[in-house]
Amino acid sequence: MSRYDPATVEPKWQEAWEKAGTFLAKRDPAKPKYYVLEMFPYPSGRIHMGHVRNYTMGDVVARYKRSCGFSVLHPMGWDAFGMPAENAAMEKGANPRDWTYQNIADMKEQMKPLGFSLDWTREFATCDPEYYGQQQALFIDMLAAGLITRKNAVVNWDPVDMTVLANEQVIDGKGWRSGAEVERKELTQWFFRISDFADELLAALDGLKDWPEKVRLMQSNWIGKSKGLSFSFGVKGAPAGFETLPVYTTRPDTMMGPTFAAIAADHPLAKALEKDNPEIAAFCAKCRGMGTSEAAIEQAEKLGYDTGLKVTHPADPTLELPLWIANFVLMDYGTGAVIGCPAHDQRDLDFARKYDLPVIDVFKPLGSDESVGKTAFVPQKTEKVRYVQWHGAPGTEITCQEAMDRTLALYEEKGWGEAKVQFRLRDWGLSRQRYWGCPIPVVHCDACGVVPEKKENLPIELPADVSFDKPGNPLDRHPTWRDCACPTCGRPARRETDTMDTFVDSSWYYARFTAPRATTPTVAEEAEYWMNVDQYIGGIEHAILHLLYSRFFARAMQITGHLPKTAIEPFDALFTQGMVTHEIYMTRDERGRAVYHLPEEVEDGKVKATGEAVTIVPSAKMSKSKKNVVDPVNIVDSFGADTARWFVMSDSPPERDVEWTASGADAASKHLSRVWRLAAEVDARGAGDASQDLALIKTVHRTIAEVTAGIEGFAFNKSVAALYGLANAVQRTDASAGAKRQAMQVMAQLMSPMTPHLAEEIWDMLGGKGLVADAEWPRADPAMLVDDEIVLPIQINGKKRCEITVPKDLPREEVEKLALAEDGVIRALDGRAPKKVIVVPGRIVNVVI
RNA sequence: GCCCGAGUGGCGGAAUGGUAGACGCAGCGGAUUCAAAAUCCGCCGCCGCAAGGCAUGUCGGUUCGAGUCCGACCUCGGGCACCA
Repeated sequence: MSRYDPATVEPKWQEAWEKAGTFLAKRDPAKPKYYVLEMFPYPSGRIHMGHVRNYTMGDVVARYKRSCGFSVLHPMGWDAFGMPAENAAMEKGANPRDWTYQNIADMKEQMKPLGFSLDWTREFATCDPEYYGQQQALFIDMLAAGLITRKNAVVNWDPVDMTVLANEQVIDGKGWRSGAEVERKELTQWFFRISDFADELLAALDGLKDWPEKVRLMQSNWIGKSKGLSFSFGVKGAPAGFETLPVYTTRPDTMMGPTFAAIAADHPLAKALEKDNPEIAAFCAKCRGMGTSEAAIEQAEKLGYDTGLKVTHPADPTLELPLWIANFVLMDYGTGAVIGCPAHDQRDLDFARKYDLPVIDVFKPLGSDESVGKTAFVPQKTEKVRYVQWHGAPGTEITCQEAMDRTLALYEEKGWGEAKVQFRLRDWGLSRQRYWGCPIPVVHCDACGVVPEKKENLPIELPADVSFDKPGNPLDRHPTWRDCACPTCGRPARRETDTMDTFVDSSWYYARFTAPRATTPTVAEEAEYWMNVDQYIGGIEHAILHLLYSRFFARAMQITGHLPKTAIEPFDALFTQGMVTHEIYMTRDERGRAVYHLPEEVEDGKVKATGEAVTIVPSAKMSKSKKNVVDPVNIVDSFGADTARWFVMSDSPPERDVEWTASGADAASKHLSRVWRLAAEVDARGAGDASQDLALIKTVHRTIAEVTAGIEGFAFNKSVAALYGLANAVQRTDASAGAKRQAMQVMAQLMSPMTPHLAEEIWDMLGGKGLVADAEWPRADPAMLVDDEIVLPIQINGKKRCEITVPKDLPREEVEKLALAEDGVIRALDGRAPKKVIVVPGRIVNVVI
């Protein structure tokens, strides 16, 4: 072979690993373990560059840790339940099960050639009955442990299709298929009682030292612990049972500034009022025709309806406020009722201005008497302000926090209300009115009520014979599937037809990988050995829901005896990687509509087939609709897996988005060929001058240090840069063949996590023993990392003007003397004495003039 | 709307508060070649003949020194509980 040929080399080494069982995870008490996990994919049918990037990162870590002597678990599976399978069934008549398993087979075939060090023997899909049956067992245990409850919740209801819609299926308040105005509908649903764990999930975030700060912050804000005032308005002329209106506010200091009260359209009082008031009923209906997503509700135009009722202030019953129904009040948070203090809340202010409600300043900035105009005055709670309208003496200058504390104390003392800790986090509704999910293992019996299924009857399998010709849940209209015997009394009963949210599936798969074939959800000794996940890698889009649910589940599994106490935080370290993006190529058709073109259809800014010039839209997340996708299969076919892997590890820091460019892929491929050539010609090139060996060896050690630091610190792009540097050094050196051979062997090892096939090939070529995958990771000799002389930059007033080369330990005074003797410094001083000379040893000299 | 990020040459990016632009791409010049491909060597932020000046989204601040720290803003991206 005279040049590097990935098409023959890559399959050869994949077979060698397979044959040797190199990547099978083995429980080995003699070794420390390392569990690296990438978020498992949804089986859409095609892998994309985002997957390649995600799994290559995990693979780099897995292979590196293996070389460092760890017993590594690096598994892969499929997040296989979900709506796309049902959509495919509706659109193409496919069976969700067949569609999903075919996609899994296709994606696996696309992934295999990438050479990931995965233990495929542990593979499973969440739609395997063996998996979801164990999930049902977990559900039954959690129900028994009081971790699950049943209550009402609102869903998006499509009145034409007679079906529940996901938020993404509601577009501008209309159903995506029917186009009908969506309604909010109340259903009885199952809930995980995650809000019972709110404080615990919040407090434990502090212990997650190896999670990104931003993720911990996002979760903390999501849980949303607040301390505020809980009180009740009196309601004059209210329907029976609504004489008082409970309210929660996080701003007790503004209790003397409200000018209205407002309740949600779903509030029980609103429902009571609409019964005999058609106008209120019409207004509430309008509010409910908006979908359930918080974003939609908060961005909608603020609308209100004055009920005509008055509420009375707890501290002064003579103080009356109008009671409104408003579309921006959320029933899910607090009590579904708010006080409106327009001066100090922008949303309340917008509402007050729109409906001509008064605005009362509660406090003003220090040294200003200006009243609130268009912008609400909302200072930091730690900022001092002057209170003009509150319970204390007018003109008091204190921080908002202090005023809140004092007001709270006053209300508690007088019995007007009480301090209350409130969380934003709600219970996790898990019921879905869909087919393609894990059936909830409960039975409805006329005699016994709602009872859990017996464990020996698990798994409760989904029926295969279902039709999607009608909207709605096929389980509901299946002729026989619902029929069953009551597990308690044995009489005929009906199965629950709701299935579980797919977030349940992904909330414990990490634990299942430790014993994927077990007939219980987990096996103690396996979980003890492998848990926790040492390094979890995935997209930032999962920062809140998936990760929070997984944290809850690990706790629930510990309580129900399925995980050890040590595993209640399942992910020791988390890394969130960026997306892979690409330019978008667009032309317009005769009617001016955008037409998108795949990258391979475009050359030199023109559509290959027609020669038409394309408009280049800046990089965006790869998406099918914009056609800015690069298929990893094509890249592997034309360049090999190592090129794709090398590319996605190069240039961009892993947490940031990376833009795929054709020239970048070319460059990656060229570099790998160059490395191969350097290895092949190691004895033939250069002058063979042994006096140059030390310089090369020093470079080798510096590279070991940099590559290692890069991998450890999730800065693979810096590892790649260091490896380019080593290749340049080997290429240019005139050192002896022996030194170069040694350098190239180290190169093979350092490259092996990223480009494992090429690494095996050159390791073999240079006479390395066994597989490079089994070789011990090289160590940098600290003595080789220091230089005797250093270059010190000299600044004049903070700007670099010249530099001096000095021995590394030269004393400060000597450095200063040398610096002041430099031509550039003398010129700048122009005979004057410097005001100050700052010498930072080993770093810099700054002469201040 | 709310929460969280990110903005540095033509491009991707590097830089414990201490030489801004490592490394790579593109470009330019050269070597090799009958020619090309491939490969190798060199140059490469902007303005300026130069001295020098200007440059890390914008504006302000702290510091001997700011891409880095602080404040305000702009733009783009992620999440908002039934997409996964």
